[in-house]
Amino acid sequence: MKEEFQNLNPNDIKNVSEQIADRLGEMIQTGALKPGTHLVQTELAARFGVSRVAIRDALQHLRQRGLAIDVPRKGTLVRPVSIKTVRDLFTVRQVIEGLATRLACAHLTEDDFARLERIVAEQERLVQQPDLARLIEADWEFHQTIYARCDNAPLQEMITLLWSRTRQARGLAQSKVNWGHEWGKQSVARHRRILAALRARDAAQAEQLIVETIARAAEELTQGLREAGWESDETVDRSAPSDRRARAVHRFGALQR
Amino acid sequence: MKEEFQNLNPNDIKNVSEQIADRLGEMIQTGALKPGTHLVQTELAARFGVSRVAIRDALQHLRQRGLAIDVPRKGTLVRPVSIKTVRDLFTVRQVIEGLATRLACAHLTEDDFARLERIVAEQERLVQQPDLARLIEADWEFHQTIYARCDNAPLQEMITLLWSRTRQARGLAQSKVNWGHEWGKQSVARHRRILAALRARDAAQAEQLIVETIARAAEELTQGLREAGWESDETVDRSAPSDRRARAVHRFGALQR
DNA sequence: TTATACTATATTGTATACAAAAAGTCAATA
DNA sequence: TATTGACTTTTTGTATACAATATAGTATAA
Repeated sequence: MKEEFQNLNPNDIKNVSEQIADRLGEMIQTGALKPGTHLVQTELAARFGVSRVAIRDALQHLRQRGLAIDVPRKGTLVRPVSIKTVRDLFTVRQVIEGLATRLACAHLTEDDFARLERIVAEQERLVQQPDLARLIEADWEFHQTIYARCDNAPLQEMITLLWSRTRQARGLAQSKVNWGHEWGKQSVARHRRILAALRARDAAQAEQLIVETIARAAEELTQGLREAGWESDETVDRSAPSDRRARAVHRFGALQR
Repeated sequence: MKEEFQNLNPNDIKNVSEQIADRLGEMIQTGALKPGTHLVQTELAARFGVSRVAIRDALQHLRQRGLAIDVPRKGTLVRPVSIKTVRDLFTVRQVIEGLATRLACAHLTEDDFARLERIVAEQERLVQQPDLARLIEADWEFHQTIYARCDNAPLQEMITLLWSRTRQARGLAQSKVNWGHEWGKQSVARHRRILAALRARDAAQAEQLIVETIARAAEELTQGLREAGWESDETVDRSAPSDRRARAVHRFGALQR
């Protein structure tokens, strides 16, 4: 953990805890905070210069965004990531975002199309001189613009959650290898076709394209993670019992082997 | 709010805050706590005989379960429900649970089938002398037994979240009208057919049946809510600005009209 | 040397106290 | 009568302090 801390703006609309959650969330999504890292309340409180209560709240926000998990009497960890989990995430994204696209298709306005057009144009520039962070952001904007019209709040909430975790995985691949170049190009090309399908109000076609895009993204990303050395079952041992004696046995058993 | 409080077991594995979250969650799901109710920390702390910190944590748990929402400088409210939201929820459930069923179909074991058989048999008894609470619980067990084999943790998490909110809506329909009788009968009959399809390892058929079941449940429930007087847009005014002066203008504007 | 009991330390869980913001109250005034 | 403004109360935000528990280390005995 570096020193991008401090400088919390108390005049912001958000609470201090939400601002901290934003910071930590970004660090998780960029890979600065590795999966499984123990987020120690006292340490974070000292670093941010706030009380533990504020940190506690911030950690809750992170859990709600799917970026951290709670281990009862242990504390809060940066959400572990495995290739298996990433595949599962994308499996869900296919049907969820496919549905959102289908629902949104009829409601998209001319303004939306114009906005989508602008985003795709920017992406086409970005793939030349790849600024992956901005490309990912533009990718989100493209999809988000569509999903915003699905007229289904619970659906949108889930998509937001799924993207949070997807970003975390992307950050991990990016931080170790030169992931994203191929994905960027293919992605933008598909966006053009999606936009065309939406303009034609062809919901089935748009859905089909979205599903394919997500499937391709999954392949690229899992490949990137593998290259980055993320073995398929890299995760945290969650089988360790919470009881003290039981854990001793657990450790003992492991040593016996 | 009644007096089903107190009697918190400190020896439980769970934290006090989780126990409180369970209690409050149940009250929300049975309709004892109405949507939009302001969950005042000091009041709850006094009633449960614990500190506000514990209540704060409990409220966070409720938010994570989708049963409460956070309004920045206002506090925490029992999640508002509208018929529109319920319809949206079920729309998502169709594709999500359809997917889970399809994925699970190949992995179900003989033990699972036996368990499903037992559950359906119990349900067939229950619809005779309708104990709706137990019937709903059995319904969850049936579906849960299937989804447990989908081998996709994120998917299961989402399903759990969707069911929490579904239960809240059911509780509201139940608390005001005699909702559930017709649903129970139809539901059990469909469960038989779903079980048969799963036994035949016919994933497409099983998925199709699940989707239909959810669609029917949505119709029954929204009808129940309507009969209970839940108008289609019953929700909480979230457009009110958080700034004091702005809110005064907001109120003023409303009076002007 | 290894297993066990004990102690010290680190960390989370819980309670209390104060600060800040919002909401309500009510009298003064145009 | 309606509106403003100051006062009071309620409620959340934040900080600090203490208690309970888990972890790690160390000494001791077999």
